[in-house]
Amino acid sequence: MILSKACEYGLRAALHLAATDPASYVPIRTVSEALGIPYPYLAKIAQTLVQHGILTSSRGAAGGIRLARAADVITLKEIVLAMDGPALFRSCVLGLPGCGDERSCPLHDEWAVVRARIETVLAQTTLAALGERLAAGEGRLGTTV
Amino acid sequence: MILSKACEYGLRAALHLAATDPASYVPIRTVSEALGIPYPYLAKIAQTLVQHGILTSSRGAAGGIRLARAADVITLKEIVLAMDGPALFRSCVLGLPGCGDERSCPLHDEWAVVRARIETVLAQTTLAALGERLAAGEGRLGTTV
DNA sequence: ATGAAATGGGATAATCAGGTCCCAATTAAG
DNA sequence: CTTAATTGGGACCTGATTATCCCATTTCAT
Repeated sequence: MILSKACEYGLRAALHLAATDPASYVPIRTVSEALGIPYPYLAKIAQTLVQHGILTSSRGAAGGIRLARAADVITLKEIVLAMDGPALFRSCVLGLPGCGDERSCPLHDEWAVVRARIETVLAQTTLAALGERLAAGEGRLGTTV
Repeated sequence: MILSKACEYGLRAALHLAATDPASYVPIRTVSEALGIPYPYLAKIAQTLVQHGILTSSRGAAGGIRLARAADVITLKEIVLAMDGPALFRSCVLGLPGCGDERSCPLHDEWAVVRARIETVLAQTTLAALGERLAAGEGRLGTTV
């Protein structure tokens, strides 16, 4: 699996917010039910994304989470970095520690191209771009919806 | 992490065989010590690769493992499929089950390009190609060697 | 004020990949 | 024939990820 489950959930939740209600606070429970994500786990993930400045939260009645910035300045890469860290963009495909420093693994150059491609796609795709697509009925985030 | 630890170990072991001694049986213990891979774990991985027709083994004294075919007809993709299965080449980046069947996830098209790139690199790279590189002193498979 | 609705955050449980152990089966060499 | 060296394969242990639970804190509505 390329991304951890927590990261997948975080991306889907952020995309849901961008596509449906970017301006107001939405309870985590609402998001979890819309996307079929376990509520307590999503609450934990939301905490992480708030700490990384991707979401903003409000406690209490009428509280919830929303995007911390406009959807067109939040990239998928930011969310991946927040949830999974930079390993996906840095680490050796054969798992050699220190690959790239002196002598690299024999697949280093070929894989650098793949990694760059992954990074580019995630860095160039904003929540706004995918949110529009979702709002237009193209694509889905839940298993049914 | 793109590949499981077991898959990384399997690739490194196969590359080591291709680069050093493709014709004769090499004890798993020798390979594990050369690459710094835990012996019992590599033994189990070797079992899997034998069952998938990538390695051949011989029991008893003077036994060990070797490539089941010429190094130029074994691709990295084969080894990844044997160890991790086809998920890397098929599954949705957002973890949606059934993505691609009817309505896909909003990132589907962009990610299809990434997946194809990964598959192409692994399918076009043979053990022979990387083995030559290693034999020429370019690249390494162990943390020191 | 009071109560209901929500997140914050630490502790805990369940699941799975990663790694170890043991011994039977097999083979080469002396 | 016996012994040492090796893989085969199942059972087991361990640690990280995934998921849950509990309760304190905050906030809005009445």
